[in-house]
Amino acid sequence: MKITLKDGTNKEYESSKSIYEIAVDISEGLARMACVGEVNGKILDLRTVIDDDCELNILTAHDEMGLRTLRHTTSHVLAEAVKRIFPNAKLAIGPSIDTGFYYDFEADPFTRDDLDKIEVEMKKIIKEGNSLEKFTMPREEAMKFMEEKGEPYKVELIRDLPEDSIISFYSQGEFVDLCAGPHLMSTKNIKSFKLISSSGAYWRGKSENTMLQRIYGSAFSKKEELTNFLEHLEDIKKRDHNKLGRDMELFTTVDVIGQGLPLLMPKGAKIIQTLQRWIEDEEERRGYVRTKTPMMAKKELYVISDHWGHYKEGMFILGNEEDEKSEIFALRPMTCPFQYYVYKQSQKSYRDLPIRYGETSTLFRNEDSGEMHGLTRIRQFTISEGHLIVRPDQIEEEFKECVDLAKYCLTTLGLENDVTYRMSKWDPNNQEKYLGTEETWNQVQDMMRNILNHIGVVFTEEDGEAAFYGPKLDIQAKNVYGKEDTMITIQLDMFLADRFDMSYKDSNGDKVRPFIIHRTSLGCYERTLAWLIEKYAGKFPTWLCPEQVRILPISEKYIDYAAKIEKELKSYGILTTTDNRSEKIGYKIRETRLAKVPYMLVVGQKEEEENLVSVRSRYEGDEGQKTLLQFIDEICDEIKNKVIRMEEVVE
RNA sequence: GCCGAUGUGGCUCAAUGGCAGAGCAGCUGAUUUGUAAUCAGCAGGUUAUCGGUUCGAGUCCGAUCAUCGGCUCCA
Repeated sequence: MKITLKDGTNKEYESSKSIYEIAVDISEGLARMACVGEVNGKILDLRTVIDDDCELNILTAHDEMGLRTLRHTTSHVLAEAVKRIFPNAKLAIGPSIDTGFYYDFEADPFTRDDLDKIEVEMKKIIKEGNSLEKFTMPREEAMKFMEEKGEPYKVELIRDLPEDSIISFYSQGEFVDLCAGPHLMSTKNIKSFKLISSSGAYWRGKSENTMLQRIYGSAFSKKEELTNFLEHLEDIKKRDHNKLGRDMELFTTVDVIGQGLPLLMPKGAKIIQTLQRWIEDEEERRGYVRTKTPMMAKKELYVISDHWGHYKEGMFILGNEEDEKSEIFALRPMTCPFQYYVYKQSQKSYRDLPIRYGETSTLFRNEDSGEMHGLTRIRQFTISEGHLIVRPDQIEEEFKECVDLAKYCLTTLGLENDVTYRMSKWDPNNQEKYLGTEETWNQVQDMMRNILNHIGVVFTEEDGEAAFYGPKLDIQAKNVYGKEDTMITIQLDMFLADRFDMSYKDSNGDKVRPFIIHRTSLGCYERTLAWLIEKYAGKFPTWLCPEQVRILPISEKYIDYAAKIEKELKSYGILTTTDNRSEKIGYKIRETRLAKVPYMLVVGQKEEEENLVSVRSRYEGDEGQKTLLQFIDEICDEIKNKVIRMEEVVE
């Protein structure tokens, strides 16, 4: 038979051979590193015997599937160790994930001590070096087999497979697990692993099911890689906005104010103000008009929009619902219907469209208590919200403009390469969650897909992520821990115009329904701030810094001169402070660096005589001496490119 | 909402059930300084909150609140 390898070379063998034997034939080194084989695109155990011509790629832990196999096998070792120490634990599932693997058990919660003990047992199992053997049996027999082993979750998993399935198992010594594979040949090939944490997790990810205990871990082919990974975990904690943002005094929380209600402190508030001014000005340039609508409304408004039907639990409701005479209000969880009534205030013609309403709107959502997190998941937040009322023939152009605005925002913040685009569709298997019919949904989703393809957006599609009134283009970003959040959203809505009886007169004088595009330009300001903190590790671009320049007089003699410079810089709109403490200059510089202030001006006698300042920046270290005017020019350039300052608007 | 961990001054942490402490930050003096920590002194606390056990609770028990790690949810 003829084996074609990845590099195009061929190997000929007289008789059939296992992938492992072929690996040994290629090189001992490769055989040692090999995790799994890819035969004509299929990932298979190294033990698999090949007896026909094929393309073969031998994968090591440096290949994604190889690493996944290594980690998956480690999860089996974890399961065996848990069963040895806690014989009553029931096995659920144990897949590999991007950062390692996990295994779910029905058991008492695991403590860190337990994890340490389990690790010791795992090392023992690895040392024993049992080989992983695959065997199969028919579905009925497999269910009986797992039933006898006392593994109800495994029985349930098998029951869900088709009746004529052949069920595969892997054993390592005494331990057997239901598994499709593939696996390493032996547990001794696991070189380096660590159990990271444990937590609760619902069986099959459904909150109505039993809560199981999940153990997370990771594994690598080399100890060094594991050490690097663990160091990386420590490093990203330093960028975590929830830690760094508090340390930098951007925001804080207070027990007695409540969960999900962070306080933006002066520096954090300044950054958000800068963002808001910039976005509002940019939207105006792009033809938006601003509204300012109430933060609460009567329940009836939300009944019309059907938010009451879908999200009542998530709203802050005022008034006594028990009392029929009482007026019921709710804090607004979104601004859509308010802006619709702005539209409805007068009869519109097709010539009036598109109309683009923008509002910097503060919203209130009563998130479940376990959901709140730093600045990314909170109960009161502010978004750059907007609704475009458009004719059918304007949908594509306006949608395109929304995407363009979103991209402009991301690019200006330096975040354009950190996002992915997701088309969020409805769930055809769960239609009661949505307004409208399958036909309309398919139609509008097709429309969105076409637009996206037409304007060249690279996107993925996902079922069940749509709003109840229409599909969304969600612009997603990952936080330092790899968790994904929606940063910007653009939504097509084909139902709410009808529910609110919105219309315009077309060229024939007929009353017709407009389309609505819901969108944000920067999304939620708090969440964006969190993202920026993590992206820049607190070292924001100068135009966003709440403190752009700090003046450091070398002694108290120069405080007056420092004040003069400060006044001068402030007159250009440069955010400037002066450090008038009597510490040594080295100490002040250290403080300024820790505060992540981008520019510091060290001032003393010499500079005053020659009108020179010593400029240092956190980026390049000592930048040497400049005249004050040179410095002002430079920093104004950096700021001006991004935002229009007030004095320029006046001009 | 569910599972778990945690909660001591602004921050980082200490204190066998037996006097709440240190370093940094802060303030006040002194020092007047040129690139990673000048010296001295002072102040700062109802140990998240409420209740219980005890002669005695930061420590043990219960409840509540908040924070964190996950799960679920996310218009």
